Amino acid sequence: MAVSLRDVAARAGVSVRTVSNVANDFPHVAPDTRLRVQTVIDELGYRPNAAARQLRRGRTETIGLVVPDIASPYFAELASLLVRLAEQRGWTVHIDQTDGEAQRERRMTAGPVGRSVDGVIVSPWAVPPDELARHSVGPLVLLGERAAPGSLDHVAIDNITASEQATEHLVGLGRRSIAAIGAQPHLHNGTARMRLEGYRTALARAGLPAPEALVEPVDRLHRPDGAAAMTRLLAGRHSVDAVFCFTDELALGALRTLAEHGLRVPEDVAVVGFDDIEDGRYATPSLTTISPDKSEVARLALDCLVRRIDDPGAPDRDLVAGHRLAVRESTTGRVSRVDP
Amino acid sequence: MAVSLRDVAARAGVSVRTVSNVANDFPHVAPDTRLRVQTVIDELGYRPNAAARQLRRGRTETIGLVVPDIASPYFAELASLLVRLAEQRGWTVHIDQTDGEAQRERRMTAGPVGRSVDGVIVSPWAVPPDELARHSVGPLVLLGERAAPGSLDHVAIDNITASEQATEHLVGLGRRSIAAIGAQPHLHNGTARMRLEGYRTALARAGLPAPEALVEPVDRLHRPDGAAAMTRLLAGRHSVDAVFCFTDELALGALRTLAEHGLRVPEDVAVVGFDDIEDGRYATPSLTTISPDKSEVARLALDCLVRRIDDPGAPDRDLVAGHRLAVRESTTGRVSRVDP
DNA sequence: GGTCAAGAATGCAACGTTGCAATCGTGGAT
DNA sequence: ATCCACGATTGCAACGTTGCATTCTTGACC
Repeated sequence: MAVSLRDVAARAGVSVRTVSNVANDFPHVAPDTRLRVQTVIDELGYRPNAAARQLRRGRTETIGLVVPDIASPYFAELASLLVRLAEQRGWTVHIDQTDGEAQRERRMTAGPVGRSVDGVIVSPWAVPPDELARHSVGPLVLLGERAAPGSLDHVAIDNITASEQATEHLVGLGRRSIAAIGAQPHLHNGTARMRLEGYRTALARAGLPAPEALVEPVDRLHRPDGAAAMTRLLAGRHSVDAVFCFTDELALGALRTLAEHGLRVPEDVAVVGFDDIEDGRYATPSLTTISPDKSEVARLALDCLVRRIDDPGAPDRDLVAGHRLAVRESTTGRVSRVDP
Repeated sequence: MAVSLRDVAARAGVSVRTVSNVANDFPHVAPDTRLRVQTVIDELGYRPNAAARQLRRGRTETIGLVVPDIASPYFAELASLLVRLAEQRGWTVHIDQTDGEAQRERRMTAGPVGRSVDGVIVSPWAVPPDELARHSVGPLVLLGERAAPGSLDHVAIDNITASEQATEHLVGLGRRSIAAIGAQPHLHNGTARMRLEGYRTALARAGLPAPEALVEPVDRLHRPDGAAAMTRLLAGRHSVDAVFCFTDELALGALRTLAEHGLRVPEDVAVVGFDDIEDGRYATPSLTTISPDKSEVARLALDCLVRRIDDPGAPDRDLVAGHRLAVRESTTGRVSRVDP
């Protein structure tokens, strides 16, 4: 079966403890002993048993990432960055998806899952953050959604300002009838609410009308939802010359619908997205979007979680990652090389 | 700290073993005892310690999925399906990415990683499958790449036939100068080799020339590589009226380059991809592609791995998942509703 | 009434590791 | 020569759980 410390110890003629000392780079081991033991370790292919180590140390060196859907490019990109970053620091990431189901979201965040992770980074969807905060027992970092102050750590970009900028960009292009796709009035989605708020603020500031009919709600935030919402907008009474979509996926769906209707982007309708996923950069036309600094989000979330694991009593933090408006063809039209 | 069986036992006035019996639905427990213990379990919020259970049982109920890059849509979609499927059967999936680095690929597949997983599904990239087979100690299922017979389980679609179909589709449209993007002569990439073989076979069968200059090698399989390869093709001496890309990402990159050059798809150049990622369905023009049955791939891989975990000595299996050619606008041009 | 079977509950030991403390040996300081 | 300090090595116990075997209880059956 599997090789244990005992097997190595027997073969090397030392105690189990000494093998452990070698395996863990404990300083007080004589050079020749270390060499001999290490040789046997390599020979037998010893690998520490994670379960035993974890049981003894009370640490798993693993964190969980709980997202609605891994296949969604934004989360996939974020997960990729996080995994890379965590690995550099000796941590492992356990990715879980909830498919947007409240039950699973609760289960995966209610304390370190079966204590097989030391902490969890979660992007909530179905369960209001405050509820997660109430039931959480272990270190938990919220992405996007914020909970009541004093409860959980939180990392996000400034959604309101970003959305204002996106909308102002459209206003600046001379668009007068600017729709929004991605509201979620039926869900407690704070992110959608903030993006809507930024959109409304910018319109108000520009003195533009903001009829309810120009705000399209969606159930989920994926391409089909964006396509359907755009179809509804085009069928509506208001003519639309610009759309601000709350995610790039929604925007890509909208682009598709516009193309199917023979409308030109940006000449007839300008489109702005949110997230800066790679698909948007390679779409035709390429997608103008709010580009959150995903590396920073991942870095801050990891920092935050690790710090909290080390010091569970620390005051909660509310961190803001940067973002910028990436202007591309879907608003300015100039066909150019892919923006890196 | 965390609640253990002992805590529950003390509070419920029973032995530790009995609490364990309740927690594990052991049949011979009196109804009233069960109720009482269960109440305390809920009260205290007891959750079994995964490490201890795993140490004792020798099973983690977790499988690993090792891929080059989670952010790559094909792998993200596959991972999503696999996680969902595994959860239905009570398994957890641990996703790891290698970033295409041989060292990490080896480490993550050399036996159950730190024995923290019971088996691994791997999509090899940098390390030849035969090498993985030689060094593996635990259950391992290969995706895509095949190892020498008699060594490892393997799940893939029929890459050669699929590539023939893709190429034949282009031939059937009357295209005469059909390029290929995605060869990887410098890597031991069996999948690329098979796709190239299918492409060549189809061309030969159609009596079309297949000059070397029409086969573009790439380092990786992502959008930028496809865009760069397409740029090289357009700069070459041969005129091209069709391109078969070995992944959808490459194809999306190629589409982008074609658009930048003002070339119409499919009128000037028809494009076929491979993988059927969601981006391709929503691209404009939507992407004709080989659509592997990803659900089946995930299901077969999981079946295969679980069976091997239960019976490590079973003969190795070589399973083939289905695929179909999804014809869309990038070859036929008709703008239509998104194909679900 | 006595025997037996099966249900219900329990104790002990072990999974492989590491924290702690103890032990042994050696060389330098006194 | 004696003592001390520190390096090197070790044994013991415990982390929380479950397999196995055992004990105790109850009810059925002859």
